[in-house]
Amino acid sequence: MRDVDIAEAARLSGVRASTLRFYEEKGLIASHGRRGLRRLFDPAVLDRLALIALGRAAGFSLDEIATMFAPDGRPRIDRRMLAAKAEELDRTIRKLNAMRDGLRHAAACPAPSHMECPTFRRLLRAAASGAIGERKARRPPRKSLAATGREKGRAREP
Amino acid sequence: MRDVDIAEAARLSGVRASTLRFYEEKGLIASHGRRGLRRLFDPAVLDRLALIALGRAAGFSLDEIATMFAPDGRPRIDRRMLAAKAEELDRTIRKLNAMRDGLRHAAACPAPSHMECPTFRRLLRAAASGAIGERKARRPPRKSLAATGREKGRAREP
DNA sequence: CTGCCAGTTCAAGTCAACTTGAGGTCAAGG
DNA sequence: CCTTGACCTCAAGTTGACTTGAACTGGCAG
Repeated sequence: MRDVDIAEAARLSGVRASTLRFYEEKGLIASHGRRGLRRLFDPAVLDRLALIALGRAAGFSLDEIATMFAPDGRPRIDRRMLAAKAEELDRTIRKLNAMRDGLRHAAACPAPSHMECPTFRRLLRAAASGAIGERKARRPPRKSLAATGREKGRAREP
Repeated sequence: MRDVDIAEAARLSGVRASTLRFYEEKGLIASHGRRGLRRLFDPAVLDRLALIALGRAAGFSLDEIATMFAPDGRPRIDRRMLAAKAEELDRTIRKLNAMRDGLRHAAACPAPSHMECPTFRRLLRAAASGAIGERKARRPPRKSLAATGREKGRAREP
């Protein structure tokens, strides 16, 4: 199989066609040529998309991910950057662990009001002092599964 | 101390005055009255801000947090909601753990290119298949420490 | 009495990562 | 040859949580 079109790339990668165009515009991927108007991608774009997905999942921004590719297109990933991100993740994980335990306790706590539960109040103080850093769960994607191939006809979610 | 003004509330809570106004507009906090134009807050607003900070840190949206207050202003937190959030955090934590370990390995891996490292490729596949859900580390706040009290004169970051 | 300046309002801007809309093109099938 | 519909471009919209700008106000020090 040589040269996949955008619908196929979308189907195979699970990334929407509009996102592929967006990524191309951002320089994260490149189309190899055109057939008429239509982009043609090298199948290697799928590896690249996987790497992008991995980077996103690890918490890298698209701009950061862009730096992970050498000019020749092959990944050139700074190991120190990976280690730093691992450290960052570790810190995040520790905070989330504390938060989860606190929530769990608060959920099970028999105190009539949460305000009377020492554990909850301790959490509260930690949050107020900023000891439990910010974080935000990404809003879920529209559809993570492979697209249907049709782009216009997709049922629009309200 | 009865009735803090916005600058004081900001100083004591570490939340910016503009954010306090925003929270008030959203109905998350309420000012108790005015002196001239200036809002006056009941000191209890500080507890409320702590609870909001906690909720944010746990990953609740402001809208969700808004539901955690009874009409009388006292927190009325659904324990099942806390348990559910704890579960969610737990899932997130597991994914982040896997990601951290993978990154750690990739950072230390002796393979000449990451693409030749089986662990890295396994991670890649997991990410491509969506097994490692989305997440996004919130961009860091401007200043987590207590504000200076001046709002206009603050050095603007470029 | 006057001016200062921290406070006020309201609209608009920011950021990231996409998505959507309108209007256009073209390769292939009938 | 003509239609069809998937793809194209480019601009603008979306989301959440705020921040910023411009124009204004009023309590208090001098």
